[in-house]
Amino acid sequence: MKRKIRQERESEIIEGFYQLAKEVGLENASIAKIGKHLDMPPSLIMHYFPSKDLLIQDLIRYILENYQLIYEPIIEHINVAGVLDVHALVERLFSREWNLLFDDGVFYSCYAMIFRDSSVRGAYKELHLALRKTLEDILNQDVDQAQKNTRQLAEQIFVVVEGAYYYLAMIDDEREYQEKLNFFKKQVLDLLESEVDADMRK
Amino acid sequence: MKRKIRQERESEIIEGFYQLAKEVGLENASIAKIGKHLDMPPSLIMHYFPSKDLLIQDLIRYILENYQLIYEPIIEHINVAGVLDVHALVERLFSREWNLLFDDGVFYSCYAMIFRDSSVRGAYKELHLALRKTLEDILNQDVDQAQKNTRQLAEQIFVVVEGAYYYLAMIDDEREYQEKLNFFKKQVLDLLESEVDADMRK
DNA sequence: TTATATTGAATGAATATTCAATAAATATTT
DNA sequence: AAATATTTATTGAATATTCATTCAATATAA
Repeated sequence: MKRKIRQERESEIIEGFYQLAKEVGLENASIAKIGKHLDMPPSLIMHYFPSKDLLIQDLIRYILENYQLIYEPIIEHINVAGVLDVHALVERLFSREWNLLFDDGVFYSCYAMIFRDSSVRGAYKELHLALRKTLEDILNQDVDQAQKNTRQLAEQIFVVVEGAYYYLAMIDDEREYQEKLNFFKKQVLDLLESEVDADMRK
Repeated sequence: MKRKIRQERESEIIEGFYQLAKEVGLENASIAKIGKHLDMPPSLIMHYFPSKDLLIQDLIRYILENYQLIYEPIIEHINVAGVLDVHALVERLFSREWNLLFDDGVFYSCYAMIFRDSSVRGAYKELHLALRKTLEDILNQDVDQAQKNTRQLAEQIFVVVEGAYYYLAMIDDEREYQEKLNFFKKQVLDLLESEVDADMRK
């Protein structure tokens, strides 16, 4: 049972790191501060993560795992109802719960690392490919959508979703936020409800 | 002429800061390192920028100013030809020259600050509004586009552009990059070439 | 002569990391 | 099952380095 303590401590540290980074920013989340935050000597953190690089690597893994959870209710619904609820999908893609699953500030701080660290870049790319692939699979389970080029459709949708999140983060005013949000939702809905034309076909 | 020295030194420092941040990452660009990079004592940097916060603020201003330059050739062309070259616009929006105007790594590192610094958030929002507004103005100068709801169109286009840049940064392979790039260009082109329908009208 | 520019040395606080010592859990031998 | 040996977990103190910032002194320009 020696493995258990290690695993528990490791995820305790990663979660504490993430929570602290959320509060003070990734660049200000030092090992000493993580220790204080968790009431744990810094040397113990170093025991489990011999360098800060490893800590950051695992933080990124942790964030990207959380990111995936967005689909759960959609997949559940399609399994029960047998048909895709397009509106529910759009709602979920733009749900604020997604914002609860992970913090945008930490997420973009880590994202900024892709420009100088190829392993971070690889991890991020893998995540985004997986997000697209899962959406494609979901679309393929629906009679109407399956007629279209679902891979392309999934890509088009995600470009809008990602562009939207990027932009929405700048908006303070709640009314304006809702306005823009509805606008983006409609943009995705238009993609989903488009007819099957020549270059949409599989 | 005392003003001149100050101005010159200030922009020398900001540019040096930017260049260094490009190389080693924003979080690693310390005042001492900027000094070494510019062959200048750190105390001189502190003389012109009494705190690092001010330095970062000006760096952001500097980056955002560069960002605007993207439109120059488009505006020039429309002033000469009197009509908008849609394809040239799309090419420019996705031109790699944009990547030369500023560094994505530094840009996103600064962007990540919007989540904890409202003045950075404000500056970024202002930039993005300006980018949309300029595009709207450009569209309004064209006979065909002016019939549409150009504000909405500009927003739709930028969501795709921003989502695209976000995604493209993860791609290493040149072939794959070009493929995706063409895909994104087409997505924008479809928006620009769409007919004027009910909710597209002004 | 007065304001600004520039220098180099010094500050204390914070940084990641190391180390030796102890405590606790697990494995091995009686 | 008890006793011993051996890994692992945990602690606190210490390391050298880097950090932003301050200061007094000097040089240069207005």
